[in-house]
Amino acid sequence: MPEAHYPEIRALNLFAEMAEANFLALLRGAYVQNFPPQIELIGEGEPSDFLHVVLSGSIDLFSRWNDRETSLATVRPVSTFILAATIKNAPYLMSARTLEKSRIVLIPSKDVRAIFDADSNFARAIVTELAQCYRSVIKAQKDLKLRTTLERLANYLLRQQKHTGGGATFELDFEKRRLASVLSMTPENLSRAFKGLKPYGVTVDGTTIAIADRADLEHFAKPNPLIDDVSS
Amino acid sequence: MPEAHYPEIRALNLFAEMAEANFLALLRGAYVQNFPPQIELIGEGEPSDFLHVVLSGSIDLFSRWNDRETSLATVRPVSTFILAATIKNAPYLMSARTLEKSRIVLIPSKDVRAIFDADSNFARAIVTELAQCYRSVIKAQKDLKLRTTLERLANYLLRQQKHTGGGATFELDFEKRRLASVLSMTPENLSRAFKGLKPYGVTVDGTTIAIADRADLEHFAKPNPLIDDVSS
DNA sequence: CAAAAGACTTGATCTAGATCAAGCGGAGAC
DNA sequence: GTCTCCGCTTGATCTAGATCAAGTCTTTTG
Repeated sequence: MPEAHYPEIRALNLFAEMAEANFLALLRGAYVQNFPPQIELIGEGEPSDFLHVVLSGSIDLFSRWNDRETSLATVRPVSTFILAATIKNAPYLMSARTLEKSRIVLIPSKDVRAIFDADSNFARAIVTELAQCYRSVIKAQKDLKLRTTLERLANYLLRQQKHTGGGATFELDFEKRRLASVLSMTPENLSRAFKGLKPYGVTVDGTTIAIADRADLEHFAKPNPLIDDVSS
Repeated sequence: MPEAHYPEIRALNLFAEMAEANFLALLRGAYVQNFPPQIELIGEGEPSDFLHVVLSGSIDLFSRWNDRETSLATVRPVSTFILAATIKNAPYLMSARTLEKSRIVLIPSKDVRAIFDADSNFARAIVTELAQCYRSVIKAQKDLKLRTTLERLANYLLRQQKHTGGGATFELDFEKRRLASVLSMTPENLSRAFKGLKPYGVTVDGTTIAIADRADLEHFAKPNPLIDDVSS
């Protein structure tokens, strides 16, 4: 793979502290690939041959069962996905597809496991990353089990506002139909939910959201760091 | 703590491969405590000072938000809980309470982190354990987002039957009200759901379940290893 | 440019599951 | 033994959210 990509991969927490020699060894077997939108990269149940790193574009992690389908997460640059399957050498639990044109690094799983054994800084980074992933899913689980759809949307908007810098107006970084799936609701209901938040100062114009008074919306949404804080 | 407990702790995957000296060092700062039923051991948001190991009894991991409450998991002997918080040195995301009289080992989190750095076998075991936990939650998430309550109950019964040895009749290992919360439904609905499974050969007598024809129930439940297999 | 496809909205209806309100029945207290 | 408590069941409603069915608007395509 072109060395031009090395710095941005190296900058990831997962790879930042490992020995240079090991980093190079890891990337020696890796390669970069470009994918058009809507391509299914991996299917759940398949063996986990590669650790994936998204350099650009975005990836939808989803799952199917009995003709139903749900989005579980979206991966944005620059980060990795399906680390747990790689480590356990177990089949993928989720399928992955590109949402837009995306550039992905594929690192052979067996190399990841080999370097893990050899480099304790890398091992520590993997542990931290996995713990982080675990906690994220627990938060998602709480969000889902404890909140109504309207509350989930309200809290999502508050998180997104913070994420984009805190301005009164900001952009959704999802297609609305996908946001609906992530929030575990139908597109129709999402549309109605936006209207339902109007009394709390939320206005929508296409993919632009405006929050008139954050405190007002927070009073309804009751955000909680143990569910809504992205880090920690 | 009494050395009598050492072997059963040592037998856990998490501790099985580490050097003896490190194992002893880890337990030197640990202590065992007995708790009566319905005691809240830890509250979400508190700092994670100890890694917990359940020796006997059972523990409910749950969460509260805005006057609502939900069970997220049940921990049974012998296993650990809240490993991720310990590793990240971050606040607990879930509260924990004893369901019955329980004996718990408390290992100071800072010792776990110290030995993690010193013992690569221990580090590897922690990674495997975390990856396992992560995958379990993902499965729970899929169960919740892709299935109806009736389907969740049916699959739970199939798992439980397998877990207890596969006999046509077996015992629930939950109080029904708690099973309801774990399956994300109300006790009333659980009662109705059991009746709804009668056409598929499920009969209930108190806490004893009988499955007349496993194949019949499976035809309805459509169990999937990527959701229902406990290991892998 | 027109046509067609696809995303979003809106309204009408339907349904899974929650809530409310009694009863039932077994286990422990007296 | 009877009483009382508590977990469970059952029935009657209610409601959040899904589904179905148009319609509008935007974007892509020829």
